[in-house]
Amino acid sequence: MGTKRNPDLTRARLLEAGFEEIYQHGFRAASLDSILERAGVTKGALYHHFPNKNALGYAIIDELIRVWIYETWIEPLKDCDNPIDCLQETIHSHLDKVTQEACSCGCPLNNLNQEMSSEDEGFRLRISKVIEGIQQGVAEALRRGQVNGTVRADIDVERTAGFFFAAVEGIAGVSKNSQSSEVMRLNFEALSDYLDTLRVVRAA
Amino acid sequence: MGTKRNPDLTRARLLEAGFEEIYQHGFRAASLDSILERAGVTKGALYHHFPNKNALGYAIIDELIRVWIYETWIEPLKDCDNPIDCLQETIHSHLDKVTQEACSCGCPLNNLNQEMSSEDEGFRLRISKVIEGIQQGVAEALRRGQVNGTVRADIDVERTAGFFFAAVEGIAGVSKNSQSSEVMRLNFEALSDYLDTLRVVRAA
Amino acid sequence: MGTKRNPDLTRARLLEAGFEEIYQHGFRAASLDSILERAGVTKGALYHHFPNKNALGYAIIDELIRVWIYETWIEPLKDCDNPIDCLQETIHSHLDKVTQEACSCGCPLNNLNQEMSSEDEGFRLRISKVIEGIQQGVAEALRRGQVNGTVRADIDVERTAGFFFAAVEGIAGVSKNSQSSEVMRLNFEALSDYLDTLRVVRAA
Amino acid sequence: MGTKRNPDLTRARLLEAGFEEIYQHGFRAASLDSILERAGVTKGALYHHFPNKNALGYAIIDELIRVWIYETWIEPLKDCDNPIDCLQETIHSHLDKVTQEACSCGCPLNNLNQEMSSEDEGFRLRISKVIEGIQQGVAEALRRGQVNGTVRADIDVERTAGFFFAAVEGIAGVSKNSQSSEVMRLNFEALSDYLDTLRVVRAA
DNA sequence: ACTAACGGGACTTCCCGTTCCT
DNA sequence: AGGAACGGGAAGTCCCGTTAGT
Repeated sequence: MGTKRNPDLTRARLLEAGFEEIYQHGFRAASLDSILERAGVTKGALYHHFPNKNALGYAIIDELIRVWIYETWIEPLKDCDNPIDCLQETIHSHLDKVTQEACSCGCPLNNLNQEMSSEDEGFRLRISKVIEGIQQGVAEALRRGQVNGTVRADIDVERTAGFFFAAVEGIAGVSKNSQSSEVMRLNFEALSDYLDTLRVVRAA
Repeated sequence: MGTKRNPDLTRARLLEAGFEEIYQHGFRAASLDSILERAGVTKGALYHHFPNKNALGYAIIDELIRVWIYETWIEPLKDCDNPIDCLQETIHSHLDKVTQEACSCGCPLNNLNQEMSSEDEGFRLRISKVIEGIQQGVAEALRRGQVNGTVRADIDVERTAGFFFAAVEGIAGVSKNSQSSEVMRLNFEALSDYLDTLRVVRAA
Repeated sequence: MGTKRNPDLTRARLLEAGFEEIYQHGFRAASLDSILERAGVTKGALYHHFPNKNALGYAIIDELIRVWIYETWIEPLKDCDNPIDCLQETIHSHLDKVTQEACSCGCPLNNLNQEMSSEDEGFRLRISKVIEGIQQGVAEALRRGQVNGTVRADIDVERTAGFFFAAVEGIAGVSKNSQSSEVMRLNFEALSDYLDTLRVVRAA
Repeated sequence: MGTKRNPDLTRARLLEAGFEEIYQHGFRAASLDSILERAGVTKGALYHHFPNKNALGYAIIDELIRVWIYETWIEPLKDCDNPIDCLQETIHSHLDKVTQEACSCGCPLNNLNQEMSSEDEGFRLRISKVIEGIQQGVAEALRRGQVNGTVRADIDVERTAGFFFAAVEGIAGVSKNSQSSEVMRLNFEALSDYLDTLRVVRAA
């Protein structure tokens, strides 16, 4: 019996199973019954923890996707002197870890954004918060780079951070279409080139 | 009679109504009944022109979205000497024309790509063709720019064209989330800045 | 152009194509569009020759199935002295000709009878006429056999003919289920044994 | 409360209502909505107990038709000395109980067999099992009759049992067409005559 | 005689959410 | 806290039949 009546575990399994199903098929095409089967629980359990399907999606954004994205893109920037080096390293590290599924299914955040932002305000605002967080994290790092002289002083760090994230999401989109990690790599190389243009050019 | 028994018009209305509904709600959430109501035709007419919902979506990509995207991004590049000037003009012209709906609903191609590419091969391949067409058009213009000395010779035009398009789609995505044309403008300015880095630098 | 505008041929092709489709899938599951495709004509042609789907079915019974059944079971009885020998020969000849399809799909008349008799009076009456015709043909032959001393005088020929036909249809049904011509053969052997019991027993 | 939340009853009502609807109109023409109305349950309840329409049909064969047929034709044979007397009694008892509906709608098993055997393997196999069960039951009784001297020793009991059942189904078919219990009676008399030929003939 | 556009309905599937019960 | 029965609706498919036109 041991594992019975473990609400925290049940909730975690629902989030995980929900994430997988939604990541693979989109939110609306995700079937609650499939999620329940993956999680190994029944409908009563789900509706005990979440009032409806949307709330499950909200929690997945707040508790899984948000965390994963921050760990991937923001954490590495926390204590670095040269943010451009750091972002380029993050890109390459991301490329190394990327799986076939990650390529074919795109970015979980981007998927939900495209599908739900214009239909449900709850999704839109939660996704918005995640995006803002990333942009602020990148902007802050760039600002520190301006102070320590590794980033050009004449750029608008907010605008640049926003564009950087937009490009990342755009790359995820075209890679999803091509289903090829090679396409993803080429695009990230180009993004890396773009980052180089933000460096301070030393006199010869 | 006038409007009676006009198969081309019927088909065109189905495509147009289908585009609107799909653009606003996504492909799967788009209701055939709503499309029929918008188009003012009946289910029999739809079934006569298209075997199923997917086929309608395919035709919308091939006959509406593809054409619109080409007219927007490729046609202006056809006869221009300086592709970078030209792309920047296209961006600003696009910004001028953009409506609130266009901002909130994102890019029709990007929406379908995110929603359907990993679920249906028919969608994926059609979208892929459109993407390739755009990339080739931009790449060709950049190559001409390299020949006439307006574009840096050291860039990989294919990779750059691909990244350019990825960034455009990424911008459409974040703008959709923010529902603000101001965000879109800022991002396109940043993209414009990126394009500037591709110019040949003249000696002072 | 040669074959254009040949109403008789068009009608014949519709009957033939309709028969095939209905034989394989049943009347209600038979799709008019499939029939039209098989026949190589369009819906307008069909509705020019027949007022509706039922009428096509009626014509198939009257003009195809009836004829085929008479040729198979009644014609051979026309000029024979010993009806029992003759029926047994017919059975064996039928067994020799039977195809895999004929085994799996059953008897066309029996199929339509089971499916449509209780739902549509038009079908019921037409099928009834065919059945009566067969029973009368067999009964008449048996009567002749009674006259010429090859058939027992104490049997009710009408009842016997009816039972004979019922058994034939029953055999078609169980063979359809087993999809095996071996099952059909065994049952027809048993029917043949039954026929033997109708013979006049000669004194030793 | 009484009738609330009684899954077994709900399931039983679905089976019963499904049987009636399918018996009267055939499987494909049977409307789920009509079945639900007859049963007094909702679509959700049906979908909970059966994954689809076919599964409902399968359960009706396994749990209703099979049982009914066994009770009618096999149970009476269980403990009888003279199987031929017994089968003839069963026939007459069946004739006494037969209703107008039973005459017009034919045999439920035969109906499903004709309609579905060649289209769906699930139906074919389930029907096949029922048929085999009956044939084995009859064959076993005949064998016992051979042992105790009430049945001719020279007949093939398997073949005879198979033919007997085929004839019963054939009779159901022609009776369905005639919609007359008189036709059914005549045919069963003829079948009864056939059974008489299987008896051991006593010396005068 | 025949084509093709079109009308409009009915069906199964499937789904999200609720409620009774343990 | 969770399991299972159940409510009720909406969607896409597909189909038969009609009609304008040639």
